[in-house]
Amino acid sequence: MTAAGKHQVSRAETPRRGGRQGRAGIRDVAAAAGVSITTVSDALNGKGRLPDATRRHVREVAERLGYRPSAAARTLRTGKSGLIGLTVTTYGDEPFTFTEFAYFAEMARAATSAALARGYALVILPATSRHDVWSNVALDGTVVIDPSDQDPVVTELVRQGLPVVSDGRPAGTLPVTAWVDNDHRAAVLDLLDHLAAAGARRIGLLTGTTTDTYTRLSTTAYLHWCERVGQAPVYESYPAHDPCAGAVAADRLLARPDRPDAVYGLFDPNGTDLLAAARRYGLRVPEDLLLVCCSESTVYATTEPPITTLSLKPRRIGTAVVQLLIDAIEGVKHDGPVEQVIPTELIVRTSSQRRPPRTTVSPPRSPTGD
Amino acid sequence: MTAAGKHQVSRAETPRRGGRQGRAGIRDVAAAAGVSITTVSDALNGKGRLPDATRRHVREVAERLGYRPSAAARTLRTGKSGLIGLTVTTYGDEPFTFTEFAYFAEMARAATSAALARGYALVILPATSRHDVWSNVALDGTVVIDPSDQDPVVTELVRQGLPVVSDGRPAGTLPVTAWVDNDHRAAVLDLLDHLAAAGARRIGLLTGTTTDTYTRLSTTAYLHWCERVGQAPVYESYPAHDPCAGAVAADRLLARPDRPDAVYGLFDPNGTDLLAAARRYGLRVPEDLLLVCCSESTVYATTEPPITTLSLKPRRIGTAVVQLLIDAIEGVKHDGPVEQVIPTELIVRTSSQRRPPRTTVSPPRSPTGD
DNA sequence: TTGAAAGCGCTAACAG
DNA sequence: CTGTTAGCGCTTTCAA
Repeated sequence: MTAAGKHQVSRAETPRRGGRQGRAGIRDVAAAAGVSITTVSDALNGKGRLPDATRRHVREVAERLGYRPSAAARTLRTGKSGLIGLTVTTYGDEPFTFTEFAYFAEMARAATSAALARGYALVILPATSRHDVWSNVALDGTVVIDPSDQDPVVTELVRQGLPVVSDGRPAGTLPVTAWVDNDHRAAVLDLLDHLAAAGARRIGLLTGTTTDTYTRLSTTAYLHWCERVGQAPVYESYPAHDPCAGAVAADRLLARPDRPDAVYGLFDPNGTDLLAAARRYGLRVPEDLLLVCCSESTVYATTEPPITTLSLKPRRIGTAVVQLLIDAIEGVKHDGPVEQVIPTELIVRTSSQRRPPRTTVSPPRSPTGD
Repeated sequence: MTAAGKHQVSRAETPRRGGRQGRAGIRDVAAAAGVSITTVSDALNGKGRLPDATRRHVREVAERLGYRPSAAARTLRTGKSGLIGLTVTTYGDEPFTFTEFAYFAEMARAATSAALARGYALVILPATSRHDVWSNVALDGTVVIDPSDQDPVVTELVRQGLPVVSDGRPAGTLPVTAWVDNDHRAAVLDLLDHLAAAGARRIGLLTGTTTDTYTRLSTTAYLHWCERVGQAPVYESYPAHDPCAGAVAADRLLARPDRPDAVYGLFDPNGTDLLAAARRYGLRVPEDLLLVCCSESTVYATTEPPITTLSLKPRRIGTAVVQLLIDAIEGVKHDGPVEQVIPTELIVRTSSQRRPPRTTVSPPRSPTGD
């Protein structure tokens, strides 16, 4: 073969062997640019020590041919897919409880942003491991929201050697790579103190029947607090995945003979549920009943009255979880522990203040001043 | 080589060449089971005409070794990844507006379920095509929510020969494979008729400044309706991605000298925004002001008063979009058109009825009866 | 009925 | 500085 004809072989209009018509491959680019496929790869990936001219030329040709590298081939070769799994523990029949609470949506959004910013994409996966889908997608790692104790998905993933970071302190000895969580205990204690300071004498709790960490820690904190201040616990539980059940439970709580004069609701919809229940019983908020619920929803800023909420800062959690996971994937070593505690925020509004901050009546005004 | 030693070569404890320790490959299974890799592949994928005994044996060995087929290799070989992209047109800086409205979350959830049920997973992707991530993931097709006219992402995907199904009728000549949408025009006309029947004399509109199809069609329908009944249009627009702006616009609308006696808000938070604004102006709902907004949020069932909402049925849309897309991916032919119109639902509550359905005061009761 | 061999399209050693 | 070569792990003809 003559030197001149070095890569002329497949140049010209040779239309590729099997030639899936349409998409150009790396060899087409190489041929069209008159270089080897290595040079194309290097030029496009910013590797090697090519002269700028070559690099530019190759990029131009690739662009002109509409060349798109095959993600599958790259993944197979490099062992990295750039894909991160996202799983949410399911409560009902649905594969996940995305919408039930604004929390998940917010968290997922932040996680997606953070992943995208570092060149990764999120794949939404079901919480059940038997699903074929899990083995059909090449994952670099996984984010697990609220893993249950002995979670089979986590166990399997770890066995495969994949990094797993959980949102929510893993129960038991679940071997996650890292986790991010709030200090639920502290948050609840603070909040109860806040209610007590606002004049509450008997604080009730609206909680869940599920055994996830969040529910468990929050409820335990409540019981401890009651014990500490010598109040008899007053609470109602319901299956948190069922939105109707929340309203019923709220009603039950306010129907009790030992009716609380303040209530904390663990779940997002509890605010409106409790408000509606209070209305049915002719209870004024905050005069007769103080209200706080854990929620990320902005509607509570404009309810009548606005309701104090505890924010778990899902955005910060989503971001942190993804950073930790990608660090693990890319082998970044962490000095500190692989646990990260995100502070919560109590957003105090009218519903938990016996005396509203301002007693002066403001005229109709633009509400931007919040 | 003796017949007996046929595949003994790599059996024994030969630990694989490069041997990424831990994960077993198809050859390991073949060696351990004393068969060829072809047989393993066939046995595991239910192909070929193997005797049941062989099949069972191979599966057993694979299970014992904890064998997981490489998704990347399979994708490279078959050209199918089982991955579907999901993109949401962005309004602000965030990669997408997931949370802003319950609509997106609901739709995404339904889409995820539907995809999972057919063996596919959803990958969340940014709306901007320049993002590297797009070319880093092997997609079988993409769902695009609310594509803008001439959407570059869609154009590029179609050029690559990938099926694209959009939620929202594509504007202009966007060459999507199929689309699903509501009949926004009919929905708005119906809803305005409903308000007029409830006694509204001057209906106002809270709309957006964006030019997406939903906003445009709804606003146009409103203007047409006004023309038809001879009412002067009364509306305020604001950038829908900014939650604060909504409250301000609601306030502006009710502050007008030609104040409407009924309002339809195009976006999810408008209900609470308008309710708060009405309160500031001392307007009673529904006595002085009838209210309807387009929302999927359940909070409107328990606001004071409950607010009538227009549901776009995001679940049905999400499901339909995914079915259509997977059909296209798998080459299922459709007799009918590739357009699908999902009916909307007007959920009538107190806020749009001059006379509440029941004037009898119910005693405190379980709210399940809804 | 089962196995050998040929790649899918790419990247990473290693030559030249 | 650039090209040749050897696979990544699997599925799929095709031959035995």
